[in-house]
Amino acid sequence: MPVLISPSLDEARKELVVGLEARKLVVMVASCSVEYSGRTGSHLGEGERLVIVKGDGCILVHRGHDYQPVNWQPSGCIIQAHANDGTLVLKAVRPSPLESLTLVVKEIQFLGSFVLQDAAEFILHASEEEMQRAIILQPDMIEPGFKILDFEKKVPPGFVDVYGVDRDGNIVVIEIKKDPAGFPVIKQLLEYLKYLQAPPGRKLRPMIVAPSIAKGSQSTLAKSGIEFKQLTLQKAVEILQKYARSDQQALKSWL
Amino acid sequence: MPVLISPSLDEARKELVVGLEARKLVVMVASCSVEYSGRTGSHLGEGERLVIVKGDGCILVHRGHDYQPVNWQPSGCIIQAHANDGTLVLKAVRPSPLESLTLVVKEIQFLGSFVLQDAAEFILHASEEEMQRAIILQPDMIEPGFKILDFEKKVPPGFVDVYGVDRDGNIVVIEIKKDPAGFPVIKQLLEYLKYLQAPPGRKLRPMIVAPSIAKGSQSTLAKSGIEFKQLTLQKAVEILQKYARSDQQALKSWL
DNA sequence: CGTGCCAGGTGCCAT
DNA sequence: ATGGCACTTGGCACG
Repeated sequence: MPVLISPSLDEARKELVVGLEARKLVVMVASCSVEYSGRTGSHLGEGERLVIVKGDGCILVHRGHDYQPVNWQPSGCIIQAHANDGTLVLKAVRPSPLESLTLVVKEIQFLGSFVLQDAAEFILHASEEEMQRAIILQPDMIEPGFKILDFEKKVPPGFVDVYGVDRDGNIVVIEIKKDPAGFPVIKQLLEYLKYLQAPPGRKLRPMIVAPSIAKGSQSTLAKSGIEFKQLTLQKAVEILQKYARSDQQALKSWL
Repeated sequence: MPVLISPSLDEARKELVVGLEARKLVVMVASCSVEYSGRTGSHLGEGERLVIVKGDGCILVHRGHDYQPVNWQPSGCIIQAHANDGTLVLKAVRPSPLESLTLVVKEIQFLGSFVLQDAAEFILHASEEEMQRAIILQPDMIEPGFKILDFEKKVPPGFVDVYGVDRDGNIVVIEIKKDPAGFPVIKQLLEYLKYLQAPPGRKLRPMIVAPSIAKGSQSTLAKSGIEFKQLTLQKAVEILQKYARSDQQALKSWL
């Protein structure tokens, strides 16, 4: 866990190269300027920033504020460091799309390289997928007698989240949103409907399943003939937990 | 620029509190577990991570790989650090939407706090806006005789990027894309057309201005009656530079 | 405030 | 590679 305080540029370069070689995490606080060129381009004059280079070849340049990095390059880049005219030049090239990020480092306050022991699994609760799984596990939470025919059903403009039939044989077309459903969802669902039809004598019942409807879309929804069924993430998670044991089996039966 | 190597949790807590107080950038490499709860929720077991706390009240938890943080909280959070049962507990609460991120820190490899001197301006070249400005500054780059009537012209479904007239008095409706233009752009433009009409005896000329057309949309475009004019960001930037001096005046004349 | 829209969005998975 | 889409998307502009 080498840590350098106010190293010379050459000391820093050596440690950086060694760290990159070993695929370690390198953290640096340094005065630098940054150029980006690729899908678009950007320029950032000299100033002190936090620079992070990870073992998988991604790089982040953070300023003293803001959640987002001011410049970056995602994983899979080729990263080089070389001395040039009294500066340390860091280059991160992304092959596709071809993009390049260049840092010209003038002075380094701090440079450390770390190996992070981290085998833990990251679990994210609740998402659209979890809501979908809750519906699949317990279809009658939509309404009594509802049966599922398919999910992620392909139609030309995209995929129908859940596709099923009500107790009277009408086709129910469900679009799920984890956030309050707005105008775009209505459009999306209506688009899908163009490519679907109910059996003779039966209806198509488009339905949005979401925690709520966006305020401004209330009336549009009413006019559109689309039904709304409330489902919060909270409730979806409860259903999943209830079915936790049979969960995998129920999903498998669909594969 | 205090830097602590393998500090005790209490030493770290003190430095952290002082750093937060002074709105400094605090960087920490530590073994911790992370819980998030808010719009959804997540759990991450114990492991070594890079933790960044910025002066504006945002926090990032990075693992040894990936461009994205595994957990985070955007700017504007209330961040607290307190000792608890032999651990250091870091809490970041976001007021709206109400969300909370909790780190339980067991051991710290490194903690440093920094003041970043950084007054530079960040300049991002190119975006749809820059392409639009290039067209406004030099309309005949679209074609000789082209004149601009309006931009960001409101129509019910959204805004027309550039609205103008050709040398024959036909109305040109331009939709700009900085990326290869695909299916959605065509649909969007056709949608706008419904709410526009040309003067008697003149035509409506829908036109997409973009660096290229997405592969699969080539034929759809041909059938749609929409014209395509190539404009790369590169060229847009060149035009802007050429007109750099008169830039502001030209734009003002439209306001 | 909520709602809509853009982003160097990123990431995941499909054909 | 390209397309379609979710994301704790974040961010900004606007009613």
